[in-house]
Amino acid sequence: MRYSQLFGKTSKTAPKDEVAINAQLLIRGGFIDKEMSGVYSFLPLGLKVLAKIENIIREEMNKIGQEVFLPSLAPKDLWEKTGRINTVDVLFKAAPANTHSQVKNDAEYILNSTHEEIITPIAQKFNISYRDLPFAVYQIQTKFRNEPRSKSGLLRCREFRMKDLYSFDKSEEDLKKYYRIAKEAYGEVFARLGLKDLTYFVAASGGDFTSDFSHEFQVKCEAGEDTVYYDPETKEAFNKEIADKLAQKDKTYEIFKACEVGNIFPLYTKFSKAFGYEYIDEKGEKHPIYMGSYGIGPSRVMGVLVEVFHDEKGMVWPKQVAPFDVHLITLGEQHHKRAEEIIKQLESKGIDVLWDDREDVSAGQKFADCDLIGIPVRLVLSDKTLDKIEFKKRESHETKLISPEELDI
RNA sequence: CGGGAUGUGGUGUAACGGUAACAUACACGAUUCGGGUUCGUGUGACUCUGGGUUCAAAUCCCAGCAUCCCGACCA
Repeated sequence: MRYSQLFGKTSKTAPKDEVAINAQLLIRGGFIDKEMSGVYSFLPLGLKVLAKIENIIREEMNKIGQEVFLPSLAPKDLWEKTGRINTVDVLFKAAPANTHSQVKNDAEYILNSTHEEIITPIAQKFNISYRDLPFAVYQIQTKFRNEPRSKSGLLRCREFRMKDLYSFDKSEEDLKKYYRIAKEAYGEVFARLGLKDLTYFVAASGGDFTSDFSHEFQVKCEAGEDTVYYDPETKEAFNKEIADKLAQKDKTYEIFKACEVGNIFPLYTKFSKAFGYEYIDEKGEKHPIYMGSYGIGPSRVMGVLVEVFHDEKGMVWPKQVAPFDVHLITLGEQHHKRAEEIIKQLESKGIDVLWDDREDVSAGQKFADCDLIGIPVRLVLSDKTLDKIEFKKRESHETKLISPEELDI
C-alpha cells in the first residue's frame, strides 16, 4: 500500500476534546475518526487492526464454538419476554420514521446491547434434544449501549464491537465444564494479542444475571475504570466488590487500575426459563437448558493496546495486530524502483508493506509519521543506505544496514 | 443523572463590548532532501443554535444543544 494513496492522514495535533491517549494517538495516526460521544469511525489503518484482533478471537472461538451473525435490530417483544426491556437502562430503542408509507408507525425496535434474546429462541427452534447438547455459538458484532457517560476514547463507547459467545448445556455441571474451556480459550486470545503478562483473571459478582460468581479479564492499565485486587501469593484477583465482600484483613493485596477486556459468566436457566426452552432427555423427560455468556470487546481491546503499548512518539503495535508488517520509507524518487522490487520480494512472502512514497514530504516528517503509526519494522531506502537497506524496529533505537538478501521480517 | 468546564476556518490557538488574527493542514510556485526544511501566493469561519442587553456582541445575560472532566452508573 502506498501511503500517498491511503485514505486518512496523520496529524500533529489531536482534537482538544480528546484526552485519552488511545483516542489521541489513533486519531492523530488516521486510524479512527470521532462521530460523536462514544461513537467512532474506523479508517483503513484502524480497520486493519480491528480485523486482526477480531480474527485472532475468531480463530480461538472456532475451536470451542460455531460462528453466527445475528441482527442488530430486534423486535421488542423478545425483550419484553425476558423483562429486560425495562431493566436494561442503556438500551437504545428505535422507532421507524416511515410517515409517508403504509408501514405501521407505532412499531418499536431494540438495538441489541447483547443477544441472549435473539440466540435463545433460535436455539430453541432446532436444538431441543439431549442429542443436540452441548453446543456453543458466537458472533462478532456491533453492539449498542447508551452509556450514561461514554469516555476514554475506545474504552467506553455507546456503539462498539463485541464478540459474544453463548453456551448451552444439559446441566449445571456441564455448564461449569464449558466455563473452564471458555476461560482457557480466553487466556489464549489475550496471550496472542500480546497481553499475556498484563491480563488478570478476576473474580466478579454476577451483575444482573446471577448472584453467583462470574469472571472478568482485566488488563492492568492506568486508563482503566476498574480496580483489581491481586493477591501475589495465591495469584488470585478480585474486583472491588468481591474484595470488599471478602474483606480479609490479614491479606495484602496489590491494588491497581485495570480495563475489562472480556468477561465470562454463567446464565444458568435465566433465559431458557424466560423462553420456556427445555430439552428432552433419552427418557422423554424435559429439563431446563443451562446457558453461559462470554464476551470480548475487540474495539475496546484496540484502545487498551494503544494505552499499554505506546511511547512519547506514538503507538507501538504488537506485530500480530499491527496494520502492516513493514513501514518502508524512501527518501528521494531515485529509490522508488528499488522500493518496488523489495516490496515485491516481501509480498511474495506474505509480508504486508506500507510504503511512504510521498515525494514532497521531508525525511523528518516521514520518520515522525512512521513512529506515530507504530508498525513494528521500519525500512529506509536513501542515498545514505546505498545498495543496502536500513532496518529498525519500532520499539528499539538501533538501526542496522542489511542487504536485500538478509531481509527477513 | 448530580457537579465543573468549554464551544471561533479541517485541526490547534488569538482577539478590552468596537475591522475576526495566527499557526498548521490544503492548492499553486520556488527551495530543501536522514528527524515535522525555508520563502512567496492563494482557498478556507454568518465565531454551536435561539432569544435578550447595547449605538455596537466572538466577548455580557438567559435558554437549548454539543463535547470533555469528576462522581453516580456500567451484562
